[in-house]
Amino acid sequence: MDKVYNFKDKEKEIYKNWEEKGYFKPKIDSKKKPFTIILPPPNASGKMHTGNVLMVAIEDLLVRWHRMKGDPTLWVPGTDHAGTETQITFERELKKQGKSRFNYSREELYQAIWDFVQNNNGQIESQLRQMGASVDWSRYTFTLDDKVITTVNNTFKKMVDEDLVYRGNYMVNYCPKCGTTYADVELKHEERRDPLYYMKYGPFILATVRPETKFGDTAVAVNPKDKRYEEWVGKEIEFDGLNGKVQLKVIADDFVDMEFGTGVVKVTPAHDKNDYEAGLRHNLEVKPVIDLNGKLNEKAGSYAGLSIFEGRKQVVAALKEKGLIDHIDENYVHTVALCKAGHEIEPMVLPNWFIKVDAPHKSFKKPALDAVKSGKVKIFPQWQEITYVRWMEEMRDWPISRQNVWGIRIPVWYSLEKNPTLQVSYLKKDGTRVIRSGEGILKESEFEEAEKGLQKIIAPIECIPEFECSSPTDHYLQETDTFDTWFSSGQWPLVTLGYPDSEDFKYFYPTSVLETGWEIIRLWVSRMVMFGIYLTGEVPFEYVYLHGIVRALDGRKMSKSLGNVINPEDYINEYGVDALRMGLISGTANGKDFAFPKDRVIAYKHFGNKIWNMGRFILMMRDQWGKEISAFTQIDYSSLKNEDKAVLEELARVIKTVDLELEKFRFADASEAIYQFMWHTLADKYIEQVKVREDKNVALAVLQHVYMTSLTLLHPFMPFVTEEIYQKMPGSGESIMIEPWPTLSSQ
RNA sequence: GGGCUCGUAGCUCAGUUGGUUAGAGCGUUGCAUUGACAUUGCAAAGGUCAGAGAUUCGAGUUCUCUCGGGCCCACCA
Repeated sequence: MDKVYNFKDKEKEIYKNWEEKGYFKPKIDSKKKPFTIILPPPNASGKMHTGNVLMVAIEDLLVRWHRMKGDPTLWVPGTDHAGTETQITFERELKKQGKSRFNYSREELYQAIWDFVQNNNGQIESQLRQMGASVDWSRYTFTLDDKVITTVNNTFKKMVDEDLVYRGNYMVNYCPKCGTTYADVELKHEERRDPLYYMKYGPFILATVRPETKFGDTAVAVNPKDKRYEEWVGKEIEFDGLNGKVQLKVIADDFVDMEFGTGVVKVTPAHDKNDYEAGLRHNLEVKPVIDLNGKLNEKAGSYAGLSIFEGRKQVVAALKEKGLIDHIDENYVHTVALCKAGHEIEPMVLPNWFIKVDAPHKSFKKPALDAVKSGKVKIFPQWQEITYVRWMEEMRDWPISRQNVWGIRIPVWYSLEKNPTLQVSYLKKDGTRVIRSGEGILKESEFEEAEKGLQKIIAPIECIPEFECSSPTDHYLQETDTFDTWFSSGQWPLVTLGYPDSEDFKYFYPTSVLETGWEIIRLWVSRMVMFGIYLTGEVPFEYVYLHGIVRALDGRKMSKSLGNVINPEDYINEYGVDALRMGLISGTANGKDFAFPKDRVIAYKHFGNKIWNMGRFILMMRDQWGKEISAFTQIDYSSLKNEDKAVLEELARVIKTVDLELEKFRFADASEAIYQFMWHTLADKYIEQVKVREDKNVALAVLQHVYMTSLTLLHPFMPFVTEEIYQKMPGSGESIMIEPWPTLSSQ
């Protein structure tokens, strides 16, 4: 053995051997309860980040532990197409080439992104191997595999049949730049300083940051308690606007804050969430003035075609000129909603697909809430449970359609004959882009071109969709929206196991532990519980363990703009996978966020070397004593000295501790226990005692036993170095990863 | 505004139902070591547990308030 453990040479080779021997594949035994984990799929075209490393470290630890305990253990790997994120990345690439998504038909664009993802693919797989992840590669799943699409489509169909899906106008968070909607939870909020315009509206002066939406106003509102404006409530006001006379109703509603501005607000139901809801209460007309490209539409008269920003500038200038601006507060600070890519969100009313989460005939969310409350699903750390419960209690109907191409297309079709008002954009044969109505396409006999060059359908609310998984008959176009990525990933435990009737599904479902970062408890965990119960009647997992976010060395969130992003590769190269895994695990703050524990990574690199050298010491002793005194075979219990008994007792305590802590998901405590024992008890004390012992045959047998048992305990934490040492020790079996887990009775 | 969470050694963090002298890693200081390991060993220094009050025989741990971080959610016309 070398004097120093050289992790670099060995890790790859060791992993290859494990994989070839088939150790990662479970042996199904109907008499035994399986242990199953589904890997939360990392982004297929991405690279491992530090959070992924922690995730893999924890899951591999759990999986190896259970496998060694003899449970039929399955860990299913997979990758995620990451809808919006990937498409944004791809479109950024297109932009560099001077192109945009509008140069492609929907199908071509999908194919181009597919190729793009394939080119960037494989990184995650090789990094999972590098990490030592003992996943069963034969069950690998990608979120756009056919089997996933089939299941997801079937689920949608089932929900349609059970009246749990509807298509409705809805105020959505629309990003004109991305051309897609976002769920509330996907948004970021940022403080901005913007001018607050005090505009004259007939008898009133009211404050707004968005004068350009004035063409969509359908009322002005005051607070019912506001004495100042009492006399106006219910009346109509009339005044000169930029495009002629304007008539607006004055309504009274509690949502108006008397303290803000002048206590009067303009109501624009088409472009503001509050106003939309007020509009529903007061039966106001919804009058959109901004189109899907973020431009003012024909209702804005001479301002039509201008961007929101430019429109605002020109509207303000015109208002000033007409003396309709009372004054401007230039230092108004408010927060604006931003999409994932950082663009400003435009609230819009659009037809979207929704899931009823709490329908009277079938509640989707209630059983999922009860599952956690009743303890059928147990969440660790426990204080995270409240996040889940609150979210489920407050959950509203879930918009599941996205105006993305990169995703699973919603299996719904529109007949052009039946839906003359359908708005379809497509590329003609000659490459020009046209937007035509359903009626227009038929009139021009362009159906084939439209079908082939199809980019996007906007189906006004009166259109009649037909639910099929393939084209019904002639002159049908499929919905161009895709499912929200959480709609499909919410069914991940099902699709990866071959729901509904595969052997795998029958045996391995429900899974044992869902391990992921706490930030997606609402987005993902809740959806999996809902779908699991809805489709199978059973919860998808028994335990949820949520790890904290790994922050940068400075304790702040990692971000490209701060330049403090930690690249796990660097640490793997410098300290080895074992050290990185163990460092992260021992540095985790039990589910709380924590700064990247660099010190611990270094400490565990040293630890790897320490146990390596303990192995060398034992081999050296063997050379010296082994032949003469037949040590290292069996412990002679009748001749044990107190120090032998002490170390054996201590070992038994460590075995107990490790099991106990792992059962409680207290990974750091478990790793710490082994570390302290091996280094400061076994190496520092016991080995020193062995060196001066007369009865080497007794002591060396104890030493070898305690050492090998500790190595076995350590293996799920530091798989590579333990395997490498194991292979060097005489009397070893095939691999340490198939050694039986140490128990108290075996001591 | 609602909620969660944290404040313990120079730094990163443990401290689980309240119970001897408050722990670990890294760092610091001193000494040692030529055959397992300098990626070492032995030892030491370093903490009024953010502050104040309450409960208790006993509080880092429970409760209240104050101060100071971090995060989540909602709203902001």
